[in-house]
Amino acid sequence: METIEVLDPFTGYDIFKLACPSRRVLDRIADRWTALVLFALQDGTLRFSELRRRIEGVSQKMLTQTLRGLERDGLVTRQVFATVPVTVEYSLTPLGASLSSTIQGIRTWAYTHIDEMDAARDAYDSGAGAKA
Amino acid sequence: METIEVLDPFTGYDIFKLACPSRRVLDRIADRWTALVLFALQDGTLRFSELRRRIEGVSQKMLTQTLRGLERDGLVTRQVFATVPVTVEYSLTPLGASLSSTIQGIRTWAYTHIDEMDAARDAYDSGAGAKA
DNA sequence: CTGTATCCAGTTGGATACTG
DNA sequence: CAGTATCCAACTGGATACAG
Repeated sequence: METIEVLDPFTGYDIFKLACPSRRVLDRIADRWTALVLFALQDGTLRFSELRRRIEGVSQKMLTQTLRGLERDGLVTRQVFATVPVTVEYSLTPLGASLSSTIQGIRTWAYTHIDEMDAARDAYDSGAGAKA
Repeated sequence: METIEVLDPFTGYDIFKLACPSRRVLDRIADRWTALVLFALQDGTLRFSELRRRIEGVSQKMLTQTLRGLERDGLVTRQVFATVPVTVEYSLTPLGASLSSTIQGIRTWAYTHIDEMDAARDAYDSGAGAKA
């Protein structure tokens, strides 16, 4: 029983190990809302309610939860203004901006390849897949 | 009650709408294993058991399920060889390879920025966060 | 070896109600 | 406005058993 090791030539990490930093980053982005929030803040600061309206489908709970997580990881800053009622503004930190532009590639990929994905899915569903 | 619209200047899509293609792509990648499988297959074809051993932590069920999804979307091909016992090989399609190299950026980002994320997290947890 | 099927615990996430 | 708290349904995903 040999162990497979795939070490990154530069960092020495093995991305496939549980302890690899990539896992933590992947886990952070791998939910329905995080990437969307990062994208939404790319164009600049937004208030809570603006984010909520812009990202179709987020519940208040999930938006709050997502923003807390991003804030915790230093990707987003939260600024409270003592107005009545209170105003809260969110923006990307430099770190958040760099991650955001990194995953921006996915967005571009989606636009250019979604037709192929859809076609493949249709073919699969009416062929090798469900033979119903 | 005005609606916020953020149309992509080139595609005319609004990424923040539920129907936007990006959502579907995001949803496909946004689980614990998909990205890892795509990465694992970047270096070439692998058998089921090789994938399983390489990706630390996947259960058989999840690996199968993830591979089926990838196959369905035309990102991975599955080849069965009638050996005894049976051999199954998985490889990336051109489409899968292009997505894989797109999200490769996340992996690189993780290696270069994980320290900042960890530091921010520690600071948050011992400060503004849990005041315990 | 490469699955499929089933059971079940744990997590996710929406709806709702309430607060400063 | 920007949350927090609670309840609960639905989904995720691991463990186990079995099959071609």
